[in-house]
Amino acid sequence: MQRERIVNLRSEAQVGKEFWVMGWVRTFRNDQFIALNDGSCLGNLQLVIDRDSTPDSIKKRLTTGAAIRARGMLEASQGKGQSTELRVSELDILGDANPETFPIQMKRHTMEFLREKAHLRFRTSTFGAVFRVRHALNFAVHRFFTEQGFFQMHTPIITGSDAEGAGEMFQVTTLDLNDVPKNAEGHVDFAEDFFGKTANLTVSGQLEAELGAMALGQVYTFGPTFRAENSNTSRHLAEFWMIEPEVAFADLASNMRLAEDCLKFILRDALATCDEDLEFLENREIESEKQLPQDQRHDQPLRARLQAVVDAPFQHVTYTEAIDLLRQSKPFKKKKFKYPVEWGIDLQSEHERWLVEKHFGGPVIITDYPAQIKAFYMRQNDDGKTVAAMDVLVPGIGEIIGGSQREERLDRLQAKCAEFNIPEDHVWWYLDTRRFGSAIHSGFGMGFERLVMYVTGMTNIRDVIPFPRTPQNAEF
RNA sequence: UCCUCCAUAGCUCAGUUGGUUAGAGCAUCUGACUGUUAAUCAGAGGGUCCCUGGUUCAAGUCCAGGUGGGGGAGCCA
Repeated sequence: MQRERIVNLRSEAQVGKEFWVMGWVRTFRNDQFIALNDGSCLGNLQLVIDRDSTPDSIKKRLTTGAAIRARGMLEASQGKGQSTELRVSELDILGDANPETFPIQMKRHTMEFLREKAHLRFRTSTFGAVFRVRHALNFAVHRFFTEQGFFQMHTPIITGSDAEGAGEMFQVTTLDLNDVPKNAEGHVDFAEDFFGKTANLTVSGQLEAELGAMALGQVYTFGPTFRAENSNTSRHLAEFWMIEPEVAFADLASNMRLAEDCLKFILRDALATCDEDLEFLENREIESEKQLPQDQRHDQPLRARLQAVVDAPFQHVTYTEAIDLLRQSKPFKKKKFKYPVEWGIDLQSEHERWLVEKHFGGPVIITDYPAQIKAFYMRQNDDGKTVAAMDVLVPGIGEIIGGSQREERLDRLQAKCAEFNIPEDHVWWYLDTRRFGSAIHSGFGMGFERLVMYVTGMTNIRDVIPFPRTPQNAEF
């Protein structure tokens, strides 16, 4: 008989049939009840063993974390916590978990402790829920873009391009760092390196995605991205996953619609398919917020917040309007902002938070930023001062999406390269798209882990990726 | 990288103006009980008080440096 997953054994319809189940013991109570979890869902299956006929040698090994298999008849539960339970007729220990040394207990652990046990934290309800939701979100992303007629494009992980400009890069080399070849000037001779030139891990697939969009019409990337920034925050990783759609013949307005449709589709999908996990995460959030002062707690529970985002249109505001709003705000007048607010400066976290959490109270798209604080490839607006950029900000996370209409005019783009000190021979292939059949096009980047944080209510990005990579930490 | 807080039992934490044998809950072990829901009850074991140095008659407690971690900021997704 094949094993049945626990997710399929919780409905009364299966009662009266015999099943094999395999999983890991969460608790063993009363010499009789095993709470078994196999990862297929948040909930456990209660196994009922016969107290008298089960030998003590087996009972002693039914410790938290042990892997077991059991055969038995599914029955309607006599107890209150579950609808069904398995009356066990055969039981084997597959793998013991020494209770003296197994670190995961059937109690609340801190996230910090579990982070150091990242290889075992999957065994907890919280991380089981987070990673099931992560998968659902991942799948929803692919479904959204596929249904919209996009093609996924696998952009390179190792890149020879050094002009992406999105952040510090990790260098990739096969040179012996203890004995690097030197050229005549005494510099490292990268002609000797694997690719015959310097190479790095990608910081963005956008430039390559643009090349694809200018032929396939609409493409998206969904892959790992690497930034060697020395960022130590709850919102940054050195290795993270990013979704980057790129659409030909699309202006900024349709780019904004795409971003809004995309987010809403994904949230709607998660609400529909992950309710049990989201309910657990919602209660977890409520519990952990009990230690916070009232004004730092969410005023709505997790699922209601997500539903509200799905139901309401995103607010739009230009950068210039946002600056005006900020200058009229209470914290500005009372000089509560630490950083100045004036046209031309980049919005600081405190400003974004006021806009999104206090003023708009929901997702907001800020558009048309000053050219000098944005990337070289963004399309210059007619006012000559701003570019067709957009950032989608959400409460609690901040920027979850950043995008723009791309500069499609060769002369403007060349001028920008000069301004940003990007040698044209480094981006000749990128400029070629503007030389041959150039067309307006737009795209954006969405940080996948930030999306997972937003949906799960987790407050540290290290807890929504299995093995976080951060400065000074690459364990596991 | 900057600011700030923290480090005591397997886990979560308490530990008084520096003072004699460092505590609790949970977990673990032993026993009892037995339709339990993080079962309950009784008992037991368990400590390099992060590391190095300093002040002092005396340091878990004070000081300096280091390491690790949290929160915030910058950079960004």
